[in-house]
Amino acid sequence: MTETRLRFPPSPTGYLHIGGARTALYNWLYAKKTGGKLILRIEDTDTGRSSAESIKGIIDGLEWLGIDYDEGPYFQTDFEADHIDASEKLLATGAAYKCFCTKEELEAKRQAALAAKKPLGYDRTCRNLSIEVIAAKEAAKIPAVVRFKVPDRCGLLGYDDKIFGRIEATYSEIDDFVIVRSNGKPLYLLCNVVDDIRDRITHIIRGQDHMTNTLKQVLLYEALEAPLPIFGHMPLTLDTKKAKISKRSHGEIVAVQFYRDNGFIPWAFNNFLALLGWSAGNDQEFFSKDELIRDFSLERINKSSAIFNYKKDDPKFITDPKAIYYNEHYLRSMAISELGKMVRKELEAENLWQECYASDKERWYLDTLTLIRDRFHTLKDFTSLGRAYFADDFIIDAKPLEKNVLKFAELQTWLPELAARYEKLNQFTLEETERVAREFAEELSIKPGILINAMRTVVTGQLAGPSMFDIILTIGRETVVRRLRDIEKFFNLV
RNA sequence: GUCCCCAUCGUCUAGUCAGGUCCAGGACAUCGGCCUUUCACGCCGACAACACCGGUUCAAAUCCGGUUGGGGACGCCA
Repeated sequence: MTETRLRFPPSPTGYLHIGGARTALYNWLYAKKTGGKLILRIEDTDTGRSSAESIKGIIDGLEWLGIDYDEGPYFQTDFEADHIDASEKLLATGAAYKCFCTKEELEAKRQAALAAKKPLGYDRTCRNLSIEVIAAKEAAKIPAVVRFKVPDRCGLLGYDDKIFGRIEATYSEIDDFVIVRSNGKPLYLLCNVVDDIRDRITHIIRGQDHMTNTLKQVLLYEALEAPLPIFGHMPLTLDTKKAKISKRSHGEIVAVQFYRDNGFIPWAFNNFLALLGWSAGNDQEFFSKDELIRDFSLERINKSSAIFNYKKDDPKFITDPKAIYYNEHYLRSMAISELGKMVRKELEAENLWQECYASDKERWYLDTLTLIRDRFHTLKDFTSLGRAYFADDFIIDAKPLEKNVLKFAELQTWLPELAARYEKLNQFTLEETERVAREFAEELSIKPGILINAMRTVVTGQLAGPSMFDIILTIGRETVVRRLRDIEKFFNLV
């Protein structure tokens, strides 16, 4: 059995978006599963729209996701000679012909067909020009494109789609499509096939939007006398209005970069993407990398399109709730040392990282993450909601400030008094700190919650969090005492 | 307009190929409850779907036909 070879061929005309990422992921999974290779090929033949920035965005996005490739990146424009050779071969064998129709003529016919509600295809004007006419037009330097001559055959043209099953069409339905521009530059349909043949691609897993291209490309493989690879078309990812998602109409939210910049864990995002349109056939939702590679199959890709369920301007969910759910799951369950590395990057970016967190305070660092990660949703939360564990410049939210602090003016004396008692404590332990707080509340004839919640707010800035006494111990006596004594400033703030 | 594809809770899906075990299971979201010093943690529960019509069959989410709905393609883009 020959090695399986798959490719991911993005056109660098925008950032890597989730649809592209999912396509890359499925190709990667299948390559890994079959012990094959994944090739990255940048299809940059649209020189007007391709950009270096976009190439970088795509490569960075794949790297962040952890989708690695065995060959490439190759650049399609580097193989222009191959594409031209192929077109000349097709011209020579009569599988293609020159077409002298101008863009304007074509556009006029297209508009007319559209208006008359007639089929939109090319009318084959130049398909059977005589040798003399062609020679005359060439002599007159009339620019020409090269069109593929779709064979006049009865019967059906088709291929076996790994996901959709047998796909067929009649030959007459296929347009004589253009393979070389009038400026001599070859076009996608041809380049893509020539490159796949040269790269010995065995499986082409791509979006459903390519289905009609595939029919045309099957013809190209035949004319180029190359073996047909296995095709599989993935249903598209749609938005909540069931429109194809695109960077252009949906913006940042569909760019992979958005998830990197918003504290998502790469594998969690892959796991989410993998399950968007695929399932193992059971209820399993979380897959390790090895499990997903082992269990993934093309046949189990859902035939209907999946909806990326994000709501614009939702105050609670910045993206599809399920994507966040996967992230939370990994945030809470992954090895703490792994999480430690990810959070380190976040802390470094905010200038909150201290070298001792990796040496003598490593135990403290990891224990602190263990304590606070349960309530967090993204890596960003460690430097925002969890900032008080690492620095004094945390923000006090308005809601807890109002509810837990400002409501009780007496706290201005209570908390400093509590601080004094904590300072004198022989044993600064869970039991002792709690005992002291509760006894003090009793003396004051108030509910312990008043003291505890005020402490939480003053010490962490938050309305909610782990058990208060765990927090006290984690943050440490000195800092806790200092923050308790500083309560006055919150009242002065208002 | 022409061609292709698809159709189970709001969303992701299991079940469809090999019809009965499915008055349809899981997850997210939502709502309610419990726990608690707090909570967007955890636990428990509720709500909620086989698009429609016909056919085949003792029996249909499952097979067949049609309708409707949705998506995609129809470029000298990729």
